[in-house]
Parts: sequence; C-alpha cells; structure tokens
Amino acid sequence: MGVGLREVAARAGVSVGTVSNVVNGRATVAQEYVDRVNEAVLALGFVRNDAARALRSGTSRTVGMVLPDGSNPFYSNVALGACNAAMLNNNIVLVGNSNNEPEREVRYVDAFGEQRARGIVIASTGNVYDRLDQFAKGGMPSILLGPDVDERFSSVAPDDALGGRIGVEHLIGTGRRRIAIVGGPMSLRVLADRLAGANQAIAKSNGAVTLQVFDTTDRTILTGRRVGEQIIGLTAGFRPDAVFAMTDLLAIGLMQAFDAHQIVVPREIGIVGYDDIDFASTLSVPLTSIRQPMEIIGARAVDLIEAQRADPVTRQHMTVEPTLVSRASSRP
Amino acid sequence: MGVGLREVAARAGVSVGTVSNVVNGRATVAQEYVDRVNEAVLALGFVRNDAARALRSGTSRTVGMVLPDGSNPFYSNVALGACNAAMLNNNIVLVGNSNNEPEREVRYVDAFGEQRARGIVIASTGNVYDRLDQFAKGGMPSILLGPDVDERFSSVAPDDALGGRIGVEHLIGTGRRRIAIVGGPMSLRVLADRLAGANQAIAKSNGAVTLQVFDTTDRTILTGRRVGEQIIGLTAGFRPDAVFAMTDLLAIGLMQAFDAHQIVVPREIGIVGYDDIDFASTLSVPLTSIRQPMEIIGARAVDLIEAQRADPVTRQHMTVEPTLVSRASSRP
DNA sequence: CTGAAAGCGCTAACAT
DNA sequence: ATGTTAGCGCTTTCAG
Repeated sequence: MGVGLREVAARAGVSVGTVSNVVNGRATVAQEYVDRVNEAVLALGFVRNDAARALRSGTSRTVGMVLPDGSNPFYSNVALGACNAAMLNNNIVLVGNSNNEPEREVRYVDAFGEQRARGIVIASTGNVYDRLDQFAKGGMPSILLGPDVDERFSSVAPDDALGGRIGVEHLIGTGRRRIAIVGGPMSLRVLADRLAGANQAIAKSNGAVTLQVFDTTDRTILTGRRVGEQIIGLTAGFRPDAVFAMTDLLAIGLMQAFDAHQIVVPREIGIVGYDDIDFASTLSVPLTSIRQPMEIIGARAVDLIEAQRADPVTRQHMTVEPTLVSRASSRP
Repeated sequence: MGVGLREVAARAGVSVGTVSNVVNGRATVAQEYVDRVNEAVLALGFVRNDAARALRSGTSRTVGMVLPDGSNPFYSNVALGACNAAMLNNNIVLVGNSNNEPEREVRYVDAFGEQRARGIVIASTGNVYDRLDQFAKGGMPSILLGPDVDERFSSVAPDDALGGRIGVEHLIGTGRRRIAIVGGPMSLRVLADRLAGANQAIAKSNGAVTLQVFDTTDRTILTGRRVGEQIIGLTAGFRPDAVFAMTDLLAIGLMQAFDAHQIVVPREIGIVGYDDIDFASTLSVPLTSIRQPMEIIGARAVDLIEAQRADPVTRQHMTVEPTLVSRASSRP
C-alpha cells in the first residue's frame, strides 16, 4: 500500500519501533508521541501489513474453516458459533466453501496452510488428512467436524445416537407405540447413529415396536412425500401412529402427503423431524424436531484449536448433545 | 513451520532461487534438479510461506468477501459464483460473515485490508466506505453488492424493478386483472424497486389494477400468513385474483392461509414469489418465483475486482437480470 | 521510554 | 540454467 511504518515514523518524527508500539497499543509510549503517531497514521492512510507481521512474528489471527456446503444452514450456524468464539480471543474466522468438491477442499486447505492460519476447522471427506497432519507437525492444528474420528486430530461431533433416542422417546412418551423410521442411506454414519438411537429407545420402552424402517437414498421433501404415500397405502393394521424422520425435509414431505390425504397430524400420526430448520416452526402444523447445537459445535472447534496450540500432543474428541424442540406435530 | 526454502535447497544441493523456481512451477529448471527439489520438499514437509511471498511480491491470491448473513441462500450462492470465477484466475475467495453487525464488518474489512487481499467484495450497510476508499488508494479495490451505489466504488446489483415487472406481467399474462402486492418495508431500496416494477407492469397492461399494496414490516412466513388472512377477509368484490409477493417466504405464508380456508391456488388466486428458494419447487403447490442470478452476481463482482486492479480509475455499475421460473401457483 | 538494527522466508534482479 | 543477494515491512531484542 506504499506507506509503511517508516513513512509514519518520519512524519511523526519518531522511530519505527515507537510507531510499532503505538499502532499495536503496546505499553508505555509518551502521550505526546502517541498523538503525533496517530496523526501521521491518519494523514498518511497507513494500514498495517499483516503479511509482514505474520512473517516476522510467525503467528496469525485467522482461523481457517473449510465447509462443504455454504447454503446448508447447519454449517453456516457452525461457522457463526466459531466466529463468536474466535472473537473472544481477538481472532477472526474465514470460511472457504469447498462445494463438496475435493479439489476445492485441497485448495482451501493449502491456502490456509500457506497463510499460516492459527488452525483449520474442517468438515472433510477425508482426503486431506495427510496434508493436515503435515501442517500439524509444523504447529498448525486441525479440528475435524463430524463423527468420523481420525486418531491424528481432535474432533467435535453432535451425538446423533442421542438425537435418535430422544426423538423416539418423545414419540413414545406421547403415547405412540407403532413407530416408523424414515431416512437413509444408512451408509452415512450420522444416519446410522440416529437409527441406532431410535431403536435403542424402542427397545427400552414397554410395548413400542419398530413397525418399519424406510431406508431412503436421499433426504429431500420429495422423498419424504413418496414415503408418505407408501405409509398411506398401508392397510390400517400396519400403519404407524408415529414417524421419526431423520431430517426435517423428509418430515415436511411426509406432512405434505398426509395432508393431501386428509390424515391429520398429530391426531392420527405424530411426527418428529431432525435439524430444526427455520421452516420447522412455521409450517401449518409446526414440526417437533431435534435441534443440533450448531453454534456450540463451532465454538468448541475454535476452542480446540487454541487448546491444541497450547498442547500439541493431546487429542480430544468432543461430543455435543442435541435437544428436542417440541411442537404441534407430536402432540398426544 | 520451521522448514523453508533454505533447508530444502540445502538438502537438494541447489540454491534457494532454484527451489523457488521449482516450487512455483516456473520456467526452465533441469529435470534432474526438479526431481531432487521435489524429493526434498516431500521429505522435509515444506509448505510455502504465503506471508513471505505476499510481503515480497506485494500481491495476494485471496479475494475477501464480507457478507451480512451466512444462512441466507442468496449470499451463499453469490459466494459460490464468486468462488467459481476466482478459480479461473487461480485465486480463492474467503468469506467473512458480519452477521449484520457493523462491528464485525469493520473487523473483516480491516483484516482483508491488512492481509492485502486482491480486493474486497462487500454487501455493506455503508459505514466502512471511507476505509474501503482508503484501501482503494493503496491499490486494493472494493466492489459493492447491491443497489445502493456509491460513486467511489464499482458495484453489481440485481435489477429488482425488472423482477417486479416480469412477475406481475406474468400474472397479467395468465389472465389475472386484480393484483395485490405484498412486501415491505418500502424503505428498503430493493423492495421499493420491486414495487415500482410491479406498478409499471400494471400501468402498461390493459385493464389490470393494483387492488392493494400490503406494506409489511418484515418478510416472514408468519407475516405472509397474516396478510393472507386479511385477503380472505375481504368481501368478494375486493378480493384479488392474483398476488405478487416480494419474497417466497411471504408467498408461502399466503399459501398456508389460503390453504387453511380452502381457497385453491392457482384456480381462485394466482401467486408469484421472489427469490426462488429451494422450497419453492417442493411446496404442495409449487411456487412460481422470480429467480435472481446469484452466482452471476458473485462472478461479476470478482471480475470487477480484477478490472479495477487493471484500471483503477474507471467505475462500473453492473446490473443483472432476474428471470421468472413458472410453476403451478400461477397457472391460468 | 525511545532508537537502532537484525532478521522472518521469500522473490526477482543480477551475476555467473 | 543456476547461484547470489538485496530487500519487502514488520517485530523485537538490545543499547542508550
């Protein structure tokens, strides 16, 4: 930008060291000098050069975050929580969006590595772990988001089994006994966990049964609607009185199908969704849903970065608990 | 990270200049040396130090983006488009989320300024313009997102008047004549523009009238539902046969209200929304909506950054055109 | 409490 | 085609 410490120093009639001290709000500089320096900074339009600072001091104020999907509210809320936590230490969070493309993921990871970020928080498919490990050896830790732990990194993940459990427990607690479960594919760890939790709740109950598990290939509204039609097609004896949907989108699709066939929710069938997306509360029948503590996940991840920098050897695997948000769709 | 060009050079038995050339894929280095250097890079876990590069070469590969709301799909898609465009020049886009807080906005702007980013793309409320202008003097341009132009910066904005016009023209084209318009507050420039465009379409039509403008304080589903109830309460002669909603959320609320009172869309009343959010297509009556070219906005902004760097004096104010996505909610 | 000076790791110009 | 070297702008001793 042209104007550096030197120019400011010249104009203020002090040394660069003094200017540096003023600019960084450090210790004891005579008030008179402080004023003169500030005047010069303003007049000259001086902007600190972070590249030079980072080079010299070897440390950055930036936490890098690599996320697979910018339009997924889950991730944007995680990012928000991370940002809040970083602010407390006077750091900032910069987000790179890999758009689910491994190639972009690598680019962002490299960029943060080369920038010598404080650390990287990443929800990854796994192919950059070696690189991240290399960075770690150089003192730049990475934190994994999600349940697929790797021994080399600390991680934070929501407890999906717990989520599945409390969702179904709630349905059972409101008097339902004939539970259907909708979601998939089960090769996704988070969904398998939710299913396991759901089954666990049913096993512990007295008298509730898993009527059917609809293993879907995706979790869209359309798929939910299709499953809904299937459920409606069931003869009365085989129809569930409650369904646990593994995402809110699925739940919304189910509701649309039930609504189209005058099956009233929650009287004839109770529904619990998962994620508590914004829409959940504003549906014509507001949706009971499992809410993930998204901002806490982000905050914990940032905390783990600092913890890891302080103590590079210990690894922590944190788990955060989802909560049930009860609304009309599951009322007794 | 400890290991630098020097260590690599030592191990490979070449000079730092040569290593630099290899690492940056430059020109003519003997294949034998290339191999030796690459071996050393791998063995030592060398990672380029971007701070040093930026300091020395005075230029960065990072485009900074400051957005007010990470969970708004509009902005995440703009960011995606920006990212795509940046990739073409081998740059990357890093996003800072101000969460609508001026204080954070300033922090991100400062951070990008200090990092000497290639430029800043920002959807701002306006209080950082002076700072951005200062950066511009130092050779780091900023591009404004949105209709509020400032003479000092180039900008790119969707043409909201056009959006309003094509939305209402479509409604009129499908035979509707009694148009209601829902949205607000009109102090927001984008909404005022949409209204102006809508009115323009009505003025040009033969026989269509603006029955009523519902000026709302926000644009949520709940508000849409409330307006819907009002519309239902109208005596038959005053009830519109079409409504242009300034956001899809409003449109969804309207639909919920109409649905609850057995008013069938589109037969009794046609609806056009705005934004084409993901939900629009999966509603039980899919919603006709005005789609903003979000990714193009982001791409143009990144292009403008480069244009501005090449020619710091000219300012450009670009406008991009929304399109109508026709679905069931507005069928004749 | 302030000034002077030595680099941080890299690039690019120049010399070989 | 490769090696040498002078800084980029800053922080941080170390003297004064």
